[in-house]
Amino acid sequence: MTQQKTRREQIYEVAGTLFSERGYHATSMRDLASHLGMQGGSLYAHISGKEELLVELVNQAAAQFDESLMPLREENLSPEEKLREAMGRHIDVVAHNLETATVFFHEWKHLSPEAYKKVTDWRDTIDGLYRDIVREGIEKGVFKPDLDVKMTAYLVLSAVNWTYTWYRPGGKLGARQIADQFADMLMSGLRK
Amino acid sequence: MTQQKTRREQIYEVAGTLFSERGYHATSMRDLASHLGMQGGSLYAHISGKEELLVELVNQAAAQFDESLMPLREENLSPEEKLREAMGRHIDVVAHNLETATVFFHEWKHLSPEAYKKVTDWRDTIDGLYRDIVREGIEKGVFKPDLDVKMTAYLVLSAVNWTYTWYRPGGKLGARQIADQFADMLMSGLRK
DNA sequence: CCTACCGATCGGTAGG
DNA sequence: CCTACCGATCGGTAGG
Repeated sequence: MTQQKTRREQIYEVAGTLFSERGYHATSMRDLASHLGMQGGSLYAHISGKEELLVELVNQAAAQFDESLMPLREENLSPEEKLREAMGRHIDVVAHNLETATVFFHEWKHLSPEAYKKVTDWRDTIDGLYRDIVREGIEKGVFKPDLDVKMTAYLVLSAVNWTYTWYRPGGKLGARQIADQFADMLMSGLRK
Repeated sequence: MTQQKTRREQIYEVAGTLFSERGYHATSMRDLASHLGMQGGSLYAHISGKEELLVELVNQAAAQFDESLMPLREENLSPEEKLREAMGRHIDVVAHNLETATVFFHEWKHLSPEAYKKVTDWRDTIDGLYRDIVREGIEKGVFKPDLDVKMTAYLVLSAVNWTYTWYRPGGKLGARQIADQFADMLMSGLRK
């Protein structure tokens, strides 16, 4: 019962690989086609153009983050548990979608204005999610009262986002373990 | 006594702006030339080719980091002070060289193999610097004994490197203040 | 999905 | 530093 991939999906997949390795502009449609065993012009029987590929990959990544993180807003967890869980899911999405995540973080500047705006809006939403968790933690007295909400959210986001630059599958630690270690250090600090 | 900039330096400067905004491959030599008020072919009277620009910008950024961070190894500071100081200098370099730092973090994959290797070696050196500080802190009993040195260094590096994505000059906080806030949170944790 | 082709643009050079 | 040009390659299309 192996899922049958449409040719279109195969194209997206190879585009994800190449765009993440070389970047969007350094990948030609002929490169892409040859990796799929076809001629450059044949791609256009399946897709409308190069930008469609970038838009699709970026949307795929954003959708993975959204599906994983957004439901957290409604869940009944303590702020500390919620922050830990958000970090776990966030790194999990990066780890299991390394190529699209890399394209997402690296190539979104090359999108057309409309798609570009969607990404900046999305980023604001994720910022908001983390800031809300921090704010709630302060209000409930579990986080330090003098934390700067924005800076705290940046610190957490740095940790989870930067993983795409160094995480490689097959390492000793899985995504959740990395997130737990980061969360432990962030919660209680490095100092003895 | 305003420093007189050579034409060559002006070219690097504009290349830094354009490469950081649009990316290396999305910037044409004619784009670059027109921003300098000259014709595309005229650039080659001053530089040898497009890649030289990328190599130079990446080297400039690496040199700034090195000059600022490397002397720290010899300084007689407690591990905590040393970590805080490293973060301060690191973010300071990013903040005062935003364009070259962005090119450095974003475009180094497009370097030729030799220049590429220099960057990965450099990155290992910086990793080593932060890991040594963490290790020293554990050995001297000022950091928690059960810290994972590698993960701890990744966490710190995430915070200082990721700044290039969100820091913009003119904000309320200067580089040192950002670093201090990050260091405070990392040292003593978010939990009350 | 291929062949053959389009106009545009690329990095770079020659000669002045 | 400009004019004029080079071969190569780009994204994309027509017709089959």
